[in-house]
Amino acid sequence: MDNVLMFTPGRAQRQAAAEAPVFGVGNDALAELLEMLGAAPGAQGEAAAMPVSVQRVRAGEMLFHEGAAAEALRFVRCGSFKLQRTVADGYEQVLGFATRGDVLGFDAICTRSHPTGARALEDGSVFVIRLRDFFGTGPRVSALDTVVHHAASSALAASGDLAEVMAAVAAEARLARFLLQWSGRMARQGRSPRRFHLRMGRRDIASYMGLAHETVSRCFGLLSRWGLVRVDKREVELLEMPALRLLALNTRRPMDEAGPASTARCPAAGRG
Amino acid sequence: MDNVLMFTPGRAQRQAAAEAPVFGVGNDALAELLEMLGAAPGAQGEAAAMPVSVQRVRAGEMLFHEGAAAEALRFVRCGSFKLQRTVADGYEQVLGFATRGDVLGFDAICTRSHPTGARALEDGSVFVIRLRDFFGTGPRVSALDTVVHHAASSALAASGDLAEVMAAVAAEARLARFLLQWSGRMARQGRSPRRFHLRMGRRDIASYMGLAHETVSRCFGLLSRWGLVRVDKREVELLEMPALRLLALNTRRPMDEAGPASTARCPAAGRG
DNA sequence: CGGACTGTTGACAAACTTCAATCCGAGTGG
DNA sequence: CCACTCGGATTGAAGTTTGTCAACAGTCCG
Repeated sequence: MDNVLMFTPGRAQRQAAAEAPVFGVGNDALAELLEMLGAAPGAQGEAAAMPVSVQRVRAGEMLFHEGAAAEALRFVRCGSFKLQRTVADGYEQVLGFATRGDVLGFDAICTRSHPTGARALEDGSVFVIRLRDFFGTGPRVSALDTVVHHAASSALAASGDLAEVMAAVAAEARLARFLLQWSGRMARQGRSPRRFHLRMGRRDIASYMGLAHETVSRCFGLLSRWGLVRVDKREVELLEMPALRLLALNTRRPMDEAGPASTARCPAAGRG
Repeated sequence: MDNVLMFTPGRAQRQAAAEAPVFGVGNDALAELLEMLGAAPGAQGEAAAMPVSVQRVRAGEMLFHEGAAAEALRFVRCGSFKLQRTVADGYEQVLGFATRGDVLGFDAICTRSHPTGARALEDGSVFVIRLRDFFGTGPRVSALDTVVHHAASSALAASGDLAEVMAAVAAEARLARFLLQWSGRMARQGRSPRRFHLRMGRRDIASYMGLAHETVSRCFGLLSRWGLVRVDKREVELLEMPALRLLALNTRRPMDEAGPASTARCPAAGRG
């Protein structure tokens, strides 16, 4: 816990710290958190008394381990994380990825211990709210309640993305869906939806998609050969979004055509 | 909306209705909901003013459609539901199943429209809390807040189960995991974890597991032939829980042994 | 410079999907 | 009351995708 930075009064936004009433922690962090999560501006004016700290993590570090006692709710401030669950014999299943604004550890509330662990994919930092503060007897910060509900809802909705990826039969379709998902995430953060840097390795992608990492590699090559994407290691550029979307449609085929998805031809070529 | 039953004051628990202040709906339903979700008894004593109604559904009916505007939070009172998402070309992906105590539609909070739909697998009923009541300006029922957080957390944790099932390579392992999950769910409801009735068809199971429904059928036959389970249509009895657990471990093999999982022999036989 | 890790590509066998036929039960209508 | 149909479930056969094993290139780090 030596890498926990406490926001002390008079650190970044001096005027906000003046409102902090009793806790040893200023409310700069709370204000920043609320702003990040898109709370109505000014909503935290009401006796905003909730201790929020910021924790830094280095690439590769576990933010919290699977099975650890749940003691806090976290929100990604910067960096990215992978959510993983060990399937009881050592295999690490990647359940999803978290970037700025995502809540971490919410699923631990019901069990009081973390069903899934979180590992930093790069250097980053998170906001931390202790559960006993959040659920304590003190006055509730209703703006915070709202954004936490919102964030939890997003997390639940995002879990559907995993199913969406795994539901596809064809490996190329899975990859296309994954890329489109990541693209959408980038867009939501105001970054380019066409060019981005994947923060995770092929193994993580493979685990997330339910495939062997060699298959992921092959599919990247395939999509690249079809001219749909340009790939260099973790650097990705989406060249043909419509075709990618078409490819992503390939489900457990109740479709008319969709052909045998040959090795040489792009299935999405003959349609648009 | 003609199948919405309102709890009118003086229906079941007359004394609770006396506390209902202004709303046209009594608080019998709220009390029942809080009890179902395991709120600390007596916690609703504090000005419990939250309109809760009960909605009945018939087997096969959609409780809410995918894409519909989010207007309420629901909690399964009795019956069971499947959560599904249409993958954009008509294929219905099953994301999970909900039974008594589970929250429905929580993922719609962030989008204001339902990313996933819910269909009743049998006749049942749900508690309904309108979003404008829950998030409104009225005084918050903190006991309700607590259990809603808890339920949402459970839903998020449950979404990991889907990944757990799909993560397995071998189809038998997937089925074993699914059965163990359902068994655990039954146990949590105080029902027998060894004998139960599956409320969903093979197609739904197959969709949930990411397999063809024929494969599911074959796997049931396989597990049955191995003596691990006894199956008759949707009636299931788990005969060898330890062996099932062993079989469920079969992951994307970083294991030592685990053999080629032959068609004739039970992989879990030579170990216990 | 050696070592470890990531990413790519090839070959083969196994498992799964797909198509197809069949059986069974429930619900319907003559 | 029985024949009929419809859908769910089971089982078989064939083809294809993908997992696994293996080798190799590139990069980072000690």
